[in-house]
Amino acid sequence: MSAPPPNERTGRHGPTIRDVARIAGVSIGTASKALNSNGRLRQETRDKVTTVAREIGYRPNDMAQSLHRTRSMTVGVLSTDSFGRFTLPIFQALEEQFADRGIAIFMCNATDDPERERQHLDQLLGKRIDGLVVTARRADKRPPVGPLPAGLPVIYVFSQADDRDALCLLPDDEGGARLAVRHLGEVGKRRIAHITGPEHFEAVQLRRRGYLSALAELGLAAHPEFYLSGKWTEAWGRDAVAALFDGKTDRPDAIFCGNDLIARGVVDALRERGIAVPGEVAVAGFDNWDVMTAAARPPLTSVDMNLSALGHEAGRLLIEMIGGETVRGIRRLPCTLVVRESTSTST
Amino acid sequence: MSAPPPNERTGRHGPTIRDVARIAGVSIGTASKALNSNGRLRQETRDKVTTVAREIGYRPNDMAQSLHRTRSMTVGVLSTDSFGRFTLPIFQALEEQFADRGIAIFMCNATDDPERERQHLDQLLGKRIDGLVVTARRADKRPPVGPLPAGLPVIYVFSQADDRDALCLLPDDEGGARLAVRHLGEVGKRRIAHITGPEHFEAVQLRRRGYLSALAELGLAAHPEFYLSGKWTEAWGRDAVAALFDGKTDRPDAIFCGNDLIARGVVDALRERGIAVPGEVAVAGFDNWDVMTAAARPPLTSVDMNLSALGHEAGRLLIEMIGGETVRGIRRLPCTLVVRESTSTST
DNA sequence: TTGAAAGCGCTAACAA
DNA sequence: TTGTTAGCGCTTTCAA
Repeated sequence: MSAPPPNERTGRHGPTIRDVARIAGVSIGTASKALNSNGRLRQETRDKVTTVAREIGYRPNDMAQSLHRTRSMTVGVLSTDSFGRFTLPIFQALEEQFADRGIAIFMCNATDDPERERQHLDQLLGKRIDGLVVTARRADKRPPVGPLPAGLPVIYVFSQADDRDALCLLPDDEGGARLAVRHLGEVGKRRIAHITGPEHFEAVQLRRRGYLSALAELGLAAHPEFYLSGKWTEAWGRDAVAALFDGKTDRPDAIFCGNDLIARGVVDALRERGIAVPGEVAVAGFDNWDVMTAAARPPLTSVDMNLSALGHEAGRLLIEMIGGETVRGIRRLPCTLVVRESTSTST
Repeated sequence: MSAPPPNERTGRHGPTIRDVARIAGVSIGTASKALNSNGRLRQETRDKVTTVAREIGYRPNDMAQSLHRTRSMTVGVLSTDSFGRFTLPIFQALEEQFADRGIAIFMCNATDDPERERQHLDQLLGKRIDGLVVTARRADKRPPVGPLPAGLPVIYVFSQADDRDALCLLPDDEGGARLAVRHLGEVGKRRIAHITGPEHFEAVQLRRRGYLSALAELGLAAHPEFYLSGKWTEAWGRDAVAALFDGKTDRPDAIFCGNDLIARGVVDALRERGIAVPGEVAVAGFDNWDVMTAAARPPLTSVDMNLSALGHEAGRLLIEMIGGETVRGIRRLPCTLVVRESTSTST
């Protein structure tokens, strides 16, 4: 039975390196070297210290460490418009990137409340974050966050700051739309309609532009009556089909939809009219939202914004900036087309 | 033109209280008192200090502060099964609770990877979090996280730890199911079926129990052939309707579904058979997932698990525990029924 | 090879 | 009313 270690008073934050040193019978400096595999130490001493550390459950206090380093090894993620379907995969990928480098994430949410945003920012700055990620659900331009200390790396993901020096990462909506429409052309469709969401969304405008440019590429005419802007809902998809088909002779043979909800409404409405998808009319969506693409009959071809990749890239860039690089401007990452039965029976 | 302040070397983490003191021409102690509205100080001095602090953009370093306090004013949220539809509202509410008290959240994600979980935990403990929230997508029992320093408050939300001393917060699935079935009885239905998900989910078992007990309450018989367990998908909902209705004379007049996806499949299948909802068959879902309840035709009556409330309560409890209270055991929070047209034409 | 001590930025106790 | 100082837990010279 060994005597209990003398005076084992541990610090308020758990055992400290001082405790380790005392119990191991070495100086604090020695303990530090041993624990950080630094300096020259006898192997024996090293072992003794690490053993003691393990035994008493010592874990270095990051806050104390950060006081020395110029890094806190934390970043903030500030969502200005809650968390949703879109920000989630982005966050997931971000998290992975940072976790791999031992960087912890402070997560904040300021749902369209500038006051709350200010509070969160204050808190984050108090924590001495090394970088900041700003996310939003919509790609609308927003005023830059701030004021921020000069030199703090900031990246806007799935969101745009009204500041030309800001770094913004966005999906290439236009390119994505082009992919989908091109594909519709390639499966032989010539009369391609576009049913989409509210025009005040930048994404709607960009996707429309992609739609038009792809039509041009394909040498197809853009019928103005084949472009319908409405809501982001299934109901709108159904209504639009009614407008496009009921009592019309001039019908489209393909529909590119602004999102998957609309696309689902569209295939439902077509099925109810006995119009074969994709035989008579092919349908493509946008977002590649599994719940929708899978449940639709037939499963939906859809444009994937590769939000994971977006998140990864955001993490990578922020880490670069923290390392001292200067990055700025708007970057758009490519989308991918995922082909399913709604455009191609050969699946 | 005033002379530049002498030797304005600021610390590596930005201006320090020492800078403030020097520029304001007072001692550090005085500056501290002024900035924290502590002790007795001349109003003049107080003002001078705060002015300087504002001017040079001084912001106290939380990490340095935490070294003194016994609290770090941070908590960790560890999601053991990614983030999804269910954990999101919970997190949102948690965030609100903590933000109000100036507590920052470290967000981690260890998707079913024990190794990663261990890493994250290590990191969080290094950051000296004051408390820990563990979330999961499924309510399956999981081994308790750990090892953790004694006395660290932990709460499992939407997840259960295999440890009787753990505090777990869950929705009352059984009660929720009872609400729905009772309601179906109240609108005059007598032959109530239950189409639900895989039986290995505890939620499936609990909801079934609620279904059965409500039937008993209503004095209705439980037809074994009216209980169908399958997948959590729309397709299963449709298939189950086929099984229940096609070529059968012994049909139900109401269906309580294990989730909204199934319910949506059910109403779609019924509509395709020309069976009126809710006239001939009423349908209720579970989850109250807006995307589904709204898009279904007719809109779905559904059980809401009140995940926001769950998150709020989790935050409240964890804060209590941080304050020294001891809370343990499994707590189930009530669900709410949201009535829509799939069960009641009177909406 | 090890120990002592200064200092990261801050607070709080004690002196002046 | 203000200044001085001893830590919080850690790393990093510099001495021994």
